[in-house]
Amino acid sequence: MNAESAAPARRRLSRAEAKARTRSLLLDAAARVFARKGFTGASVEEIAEAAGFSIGALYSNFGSKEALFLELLADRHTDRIAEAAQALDRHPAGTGEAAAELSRLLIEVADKDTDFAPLQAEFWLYAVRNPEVLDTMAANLRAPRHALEQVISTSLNRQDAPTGVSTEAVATVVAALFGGLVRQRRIDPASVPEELFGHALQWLFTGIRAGAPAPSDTV
Amino acid sequence: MNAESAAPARRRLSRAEAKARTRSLLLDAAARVFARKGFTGASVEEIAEAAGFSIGALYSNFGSKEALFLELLADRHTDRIAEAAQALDRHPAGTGEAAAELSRLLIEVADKDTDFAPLQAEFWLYAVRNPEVLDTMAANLRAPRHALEQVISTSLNRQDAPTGVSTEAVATVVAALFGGLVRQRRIDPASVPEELFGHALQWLFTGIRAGAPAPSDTV
DNA sequence: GCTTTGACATAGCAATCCCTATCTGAATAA
DNA sequence: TTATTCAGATAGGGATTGCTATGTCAAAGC
Repeated sequence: MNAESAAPARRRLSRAEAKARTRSLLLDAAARVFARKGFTGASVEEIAEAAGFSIGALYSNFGSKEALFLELLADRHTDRIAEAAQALDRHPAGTGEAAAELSRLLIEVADKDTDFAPLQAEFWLYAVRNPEVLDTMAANLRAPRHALEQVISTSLNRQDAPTGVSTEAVATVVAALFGGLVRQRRIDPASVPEELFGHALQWLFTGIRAGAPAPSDTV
Repeated sequence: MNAESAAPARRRLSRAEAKARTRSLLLDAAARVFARKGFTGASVEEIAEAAGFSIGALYSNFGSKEALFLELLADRHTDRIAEAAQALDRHPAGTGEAAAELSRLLIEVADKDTDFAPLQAEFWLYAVRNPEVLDTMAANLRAPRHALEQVISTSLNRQDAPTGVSTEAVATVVAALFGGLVRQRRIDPASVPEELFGHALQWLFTGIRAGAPAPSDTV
């Protein structure tokens, strides 16, 4: 029967390779279970079982439930979101096309990758409740955030940029809008149609290009 | 000593009044504890103790821990957000002033009412994980959402509204942006300065007024 | 006045939690 | 081959959980 490997001729793994593999499998399982049950709601037994290992195996790879969660936080914030950012500068950042691409990305994140938003919410809640990890979280977010800022910067320069608009401010607004719309679509998909994010971005950038009026003018 | 009441001559409460009072105290305590520990992380003992009652008192007022949480969800979504919406139409909804007012509101929600954002995140996670309450949640959000739409509608009409912009779409964008910025400010306050939300709103509305270009034009 | 009702306190049960001490068997080194 | 190491399995301890059965005492009805 040879039931052990569907992949063609998986070779015998070395000791270190095997350990790395189980670590990775445990992290993936933890991401799913944490997303579905939350940090305190998830049990280490469920995570270990979902990965196909025992509880002891989990504790032989991670010092505690919290350490497992924190490593997950660091990993996902570095590569997972960075991948979204790189999918962003694949496209030439002209407003028209980039907007459509970003709309597509939002729908895919919201509808296909159903674990993403709950997991991120769980991370945010953990950081708010444990301020000592706030710095770590901010540091992990810096790289993808920088990528987003660069995309926005080139997009602002391509259009005739009005001076005095901070790239970081626009990046913050775009990121906040993205996350907010993803969450809203999970509650009521009809209220966040496919093109909405793209439209909002076009409103935003044409408004910026037009030069926003000074904030306080009349009472 | 008369140590029992600081308020001037608090009269003896009737049976129903006393029960209503403990219910209210339990709900307030539950809001604080759920915000700090999460749904599964909070224990009924801690909630009861924070309210100054016993576990039995809690179960004599609420059928279960979940029922207590769901009542909290319904209550907060009806009156708490509605109060924010009414603070919104206190002001004449001219872009300039309304923007500043909304900026102030955001900062106050993010910095002063520190329990609000975590509690809302907890509600969102619960709804995503328990789809049977999605309808209830959506129903509770309908009223404040309608108020927001009306403010936006009058604001759009006051400026010469370009036809074809959906009021609901703008309301969704504004709400998502608000929530996203509140969350971001909790992680890194410096990245969300006081005026940011107001500026974003002005960008958005001037962009809408200018008439956003049709989404897909060039490849 | 007495009786009834019910809001709340107390104590405890059964289940589950995170984590650890101990053991097994296979991969490495000699 | 024999000895050593270490990833992972097994079993269980100690603590905590949500919830309930029972008791108590003041308010409401007669």
